[in-house]
Amino acid sequence: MFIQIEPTSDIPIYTQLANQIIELIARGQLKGGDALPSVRALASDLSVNMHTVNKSYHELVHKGIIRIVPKSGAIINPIVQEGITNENCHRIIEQLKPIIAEALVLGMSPEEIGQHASSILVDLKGE
Amino acid sequence: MFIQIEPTSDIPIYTQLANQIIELIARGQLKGGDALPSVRALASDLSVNMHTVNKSYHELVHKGIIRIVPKSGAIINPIVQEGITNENCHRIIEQLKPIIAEALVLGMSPEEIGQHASSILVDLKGE
DNA sequence: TAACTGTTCTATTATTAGTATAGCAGAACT
DNA sequence: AGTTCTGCTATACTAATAATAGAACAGTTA
Repeated sequence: MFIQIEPTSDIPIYTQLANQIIELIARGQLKGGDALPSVRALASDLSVNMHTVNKSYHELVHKGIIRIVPKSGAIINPIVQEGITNENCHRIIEQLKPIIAEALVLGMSPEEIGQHASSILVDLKGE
Repeated sequence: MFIQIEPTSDIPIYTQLANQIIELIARGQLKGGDALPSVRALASDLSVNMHTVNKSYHELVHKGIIRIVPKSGAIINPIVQEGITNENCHRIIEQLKPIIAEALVLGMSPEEIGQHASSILVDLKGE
């Protein structure tokens, strides 16, 4: 688990953690069916409170990325082959829109935006 | 100023406001050199506190999108032709990465991601 | 049985979000 | 000149969130 938390960041710790777990899954370094470390183990590993890790896990549950089996552990859901839910798709677009608008206003061209998005995809999936 | 605030949203009001102003600029409905309404006028218009609007404006200043002339008003900076700053570019990418990773994990294909990004660009710029 | 698991409860501290009121000094307009 | 409007500042308050902390419960697993 190659996770690094920056306590001084303006991004909450539980968000940093959730994002990095999502990245690891996108990269294929964590796969569907894999178990995440226990909240206590990961909290100790990251020198962070148990409740903070717990909050990250539940955010991932809320996004539909993992499932938690009480008294047992957290398990990564397989990446759905049926494609993305309409609801999730809409949520992604709503998150994307303000960032793209900001990029345009700051002088980034549409071509550059597409190019950077591709770079990120290559970085994550190797495509 | 076609701005609509949802007080019950989990997104802070000052963020909603800043994002919508950015969108208006990206759409060309607000142009460089245009003056934004005074903090009091907009606050009254939106039934929101003056300080909340003030915070939005200062966030836009921090992003380099508007400039505030004390005792006078807030003016939109012209969209820079020289292209985006390296610093701003890096910030945009860091915001983009976790969203794209989440989209992948939720089953959105790279092609779909590019397609949706294009749709947003068309919606904003008409390209 | 014993260690480990997620869950729940209570509590505290610090920060942020939002509202509210008031006053200041410069700019703009009449 | 004087009034109004402007952004700015200061203070105060409520509510919510972020993060930590310790403890206990009950089911799982070795």
